[in-house]
Amino acid sequence: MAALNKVRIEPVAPVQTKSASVTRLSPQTVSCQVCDAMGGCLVEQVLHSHKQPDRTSKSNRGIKASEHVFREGDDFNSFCVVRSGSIKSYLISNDGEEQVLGFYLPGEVFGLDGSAIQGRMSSAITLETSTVCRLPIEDIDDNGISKQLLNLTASQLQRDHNLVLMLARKDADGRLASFLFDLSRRYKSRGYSAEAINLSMSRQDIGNYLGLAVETVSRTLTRFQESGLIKVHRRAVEIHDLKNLQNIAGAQAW
Amino acid sequence: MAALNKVRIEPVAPVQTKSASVTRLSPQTVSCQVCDAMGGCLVEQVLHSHKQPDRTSKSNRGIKASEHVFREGDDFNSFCVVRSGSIKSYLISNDGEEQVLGFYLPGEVFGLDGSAIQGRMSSAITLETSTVCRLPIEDIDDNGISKQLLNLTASQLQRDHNLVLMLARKDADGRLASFLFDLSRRYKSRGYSAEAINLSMSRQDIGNYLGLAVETVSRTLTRFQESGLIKVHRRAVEIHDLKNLQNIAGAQAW
DNA sequence: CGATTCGTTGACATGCTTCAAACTTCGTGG
DNA sequence: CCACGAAGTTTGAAGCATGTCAACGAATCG
Repeated sequence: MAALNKVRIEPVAPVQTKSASVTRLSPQTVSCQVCDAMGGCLVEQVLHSHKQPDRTSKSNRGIKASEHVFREGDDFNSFCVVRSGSIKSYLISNDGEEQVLGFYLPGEVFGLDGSAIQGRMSSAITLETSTVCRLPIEDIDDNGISKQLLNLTASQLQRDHNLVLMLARKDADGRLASFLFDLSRRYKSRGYSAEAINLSMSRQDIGNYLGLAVETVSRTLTRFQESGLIKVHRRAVEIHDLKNLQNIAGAQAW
Repeated sequence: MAALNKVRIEPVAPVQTKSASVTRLSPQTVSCQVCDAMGGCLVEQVLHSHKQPDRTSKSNRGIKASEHVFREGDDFNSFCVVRSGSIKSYLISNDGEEQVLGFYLPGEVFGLDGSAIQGRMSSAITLETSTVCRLPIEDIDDNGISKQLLNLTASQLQRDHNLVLMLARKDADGRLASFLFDLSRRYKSRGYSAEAINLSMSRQDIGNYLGLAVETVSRTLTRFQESGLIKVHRRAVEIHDLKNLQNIAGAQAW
């Protein structure tokens, strides 16, 4: 609970590199105030009303890059919050193919899909060195936080619906623009730069997530750069025309 | 609560038309035992422990075809269970386009996506004359049914993930086969025929749901018929080679 | 320093969309 | 009950966006 207290009190504000080059955003740490868990982080909610707060802080230690937070079929015993770094959520279809379901940034909640019987319904792996808070499921129905939980799952459903919208209705340009704009928006809402992004995932992962071939991802980004929309070099992306990017992104679910 | 009791006690077993022609599956009624809500219908759970059971039965009356159960932005005050008929869930993107998110059959739960602040995050409309059970949200955190709720949202997330998998990785054949196979499986699990389906949604809705043009849906179904896989006439579908249909469907999320 | 992974670019093939038109079914009012 | 119009479904032809195959350069790692 020493670690726990540090977590809750942590006054560290997001730091922005103001250099001309692309801002290095990861790995980094956020305070509980900017947590995804709608107004007053769920972590805090649970912690304040729970008797054994040390359980919550358990797996708070750093996780190396490309290590699993959990795997499909694992016991479903906790929700997770990204504290630093970034996470890829994915599943393996019954023909052995991977499908990326989403990426999670600091402050965002993941690992809500699972049941006591089936266990985890997806896997989660770090894209870089990361830290993660785990919230034991058992703590849930002790308290009156069902409504909070409902909000969390609702926002996860909204994420998924937005992905469905993209996959069903947008062309490659729309999907990439949408992807970048969404990342920008999410970083900005956490106090980071909206114009300088460092992608923590590979082109392969992006393509898989957006239902596009890697080559299409690469070509589209190149074309975006040629039109002055963005500047891209490997994982570093500068957004030069956010408004136009949004136009190309087109439809949103919210 | 007269209606309510009828609901709970209802001994009506699914009736199958055994004629050579395609089975007319809708509208029809199910008993609470076959409800989607994991082992012991959520309706019953709520009813047994609630003081004012009449509130739950409120909107139990039949709804005419093409009428809304709720709309995006409406107050998020209840979950819903299909009792008879069928429901289409959809959202309108900010450019005014519709995106179908799913179809719900008797016994299945829908309307889980919403929050107190944003309200409903999708709309639900009947595809035919239907009846629906509503479970007031307020009843939720009174009882210890948070875990049940978690299971419901998890299975909704799994549905969405399966849709994502289809949209991102399957061609038209795979999507249509997957769509038909899934419908067949769901009907069968409720005691209806797995081989004779009466589609309650239009080609337009199917195409929208699967991210395909109506023409592609029509052409693909015709081709399926020519290969002896199915027999299709308007909304009536007979599945002649379920196993092969599953092969074409390919990858599943579970 | 070599090997491997990752990203980019080009040429070609193709599955799906779009556009157009005809037919069928259904609802509505005469 | 029939007539008419609207909506739903099917089919054909053509264009195009994206996938596939292949090769190369760049960065990373042991």
